[in-house]
Amino acid sequence: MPVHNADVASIFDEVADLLDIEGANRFRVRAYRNAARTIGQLSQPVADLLAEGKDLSELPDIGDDLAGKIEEIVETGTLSLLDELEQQTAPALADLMRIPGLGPKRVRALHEALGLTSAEELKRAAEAGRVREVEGFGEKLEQTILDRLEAAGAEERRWLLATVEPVVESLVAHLEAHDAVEQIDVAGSYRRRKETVGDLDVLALSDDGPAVVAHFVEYEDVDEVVQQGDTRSSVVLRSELQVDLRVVPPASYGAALLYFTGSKAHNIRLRDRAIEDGLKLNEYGVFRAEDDDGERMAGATEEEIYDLFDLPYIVPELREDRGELDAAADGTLPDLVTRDDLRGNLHTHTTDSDGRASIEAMAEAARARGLDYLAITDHSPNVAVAQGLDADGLREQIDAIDRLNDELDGIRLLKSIEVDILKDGSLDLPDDVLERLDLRVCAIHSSFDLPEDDQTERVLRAMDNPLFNIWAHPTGRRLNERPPIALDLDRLMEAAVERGCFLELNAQPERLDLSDVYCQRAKELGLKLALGADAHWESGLDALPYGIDQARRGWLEADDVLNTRPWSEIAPLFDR
DNA sequence: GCCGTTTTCGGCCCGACTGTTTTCAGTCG
Repeated sequence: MPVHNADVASIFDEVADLLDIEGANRFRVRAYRNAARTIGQLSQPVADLLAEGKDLSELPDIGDDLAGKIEEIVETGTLSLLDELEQQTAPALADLMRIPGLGPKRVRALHEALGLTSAEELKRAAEAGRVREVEGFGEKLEQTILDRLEAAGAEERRWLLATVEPVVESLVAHLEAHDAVEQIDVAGSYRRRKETVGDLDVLALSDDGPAVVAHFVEYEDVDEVVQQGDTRSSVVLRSELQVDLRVVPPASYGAALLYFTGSKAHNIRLRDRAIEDGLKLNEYGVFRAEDDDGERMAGATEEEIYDLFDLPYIVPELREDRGELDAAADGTLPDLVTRDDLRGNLHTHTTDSDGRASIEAMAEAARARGLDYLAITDHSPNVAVAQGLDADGLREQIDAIDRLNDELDGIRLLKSIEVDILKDGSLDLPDDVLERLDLRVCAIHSSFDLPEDDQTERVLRAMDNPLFNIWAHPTGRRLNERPPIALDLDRLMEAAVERGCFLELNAQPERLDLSDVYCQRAKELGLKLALGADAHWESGLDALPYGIDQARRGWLEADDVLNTRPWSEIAPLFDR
């Protein structure tokens, strides 16, 4: 039973929760949370690191003690400390902390006063009016808890970046219409271009906080005003998306933008740096640590704050505490890929399978978007719902593309296919027709639930075929809908490098497959990625910027993405 | 429990808002 990084992270998180409720030293609690985060976003499996004899205490936030605990988890699948904690404290109490408004102190108070151990019991107690009797609680808090318990049924929701884009557009327009507003920025994970966002963090540049807040809560789409102060407010829109607003004056706008863009981990590292220099960084600026009302040393822009710490500007996409501050200090920040670097698209469907536009229409759409080449990659027969092309159908399409290339100006069509990797690792079309193509994109669309070892073997066998070029949407995940399939992705990425294969970064907003962390891992391994729009109609090509966002979050430079190069340069790479 | 140009102890990010309280604790981001 392989132990994944997520398993280790989840055990540490639960330890942190239970220690927190027990009232343990809060820095000890934080140590477990930090460790969970470090392990959770590590690109390489911690089990592999151990197998290679690496010293885990060299990882950030991991010391000798936690290194030993990780080893215990990898070897046994469990942690004895967690078992002990679960015997001392009801494990379900950790779940109660997920309810907004309830932290460790209140959960513990409820447990001690009323003997509660579950959300269900809490609901009954609140309905019976017993929660208000507990010291530190009152009627309002009791009602809030009931409301939140109600809402918790809908569980925490994360929104696709592409879903919130139109919301952002109209909300920003509403806010900018107010005279007191000089500038609006949407910060948070939206600005970091994370694949999903939990809420929107909006920053308004203005000297009149109350007026802007009042204007904000009047936005027509607001369903509920959660809080409203002089400089801050939170609302829930009718779509259930929460929006937090902060109003900030010019002198501290950059500090606030930095602060509310996050990530939290990046900010904490930056504050640590400030403390080392005898300074204090908060959302108002950088100050000398010793004087409380001292002069602001920086704060109007993000640039001047980084500059004060002798750092170059760090773009929001990199602010995840995955080494960007060290890279900035060393002058080794990546020169990130941009949309303008893209020369072609390597994943396109047409009406020949499940696309909604003809080859000609897709070619025109690609040319209109500044691309020089476009790989036509319709499905193979195994994807029956898509009416995939069989060998004869593909031969016809090959001939049609040859004819079109003679006619078309300013765009080159590439003969390709999105061929299925069948359950036994073979490809879904005969070699003699696949050989006639410029390149082959291979993907899994069936048997998602194989055990990890079998699934890994399946892809390895497919890669052994020299006609295998690009592995499309490798994990098959669909955000909010379908989890990634069980795979040893690390091993498969190494295998791809050895065999001269490539992986796709699928740009569809609900896929974004590979994840940012695996993009970064690919770069470390020297594995080049193909950015694919997976377009099924003309505007499907507009998914490319989301793929670029993800690539940038994965530290990729233009050289790391195959289709930033002209076709003549990459064509030989597909001839293994 | 981690960490170190303040290195083996004594620190550990910080301010706004809410609800409960008469001056603050808890939670959140």
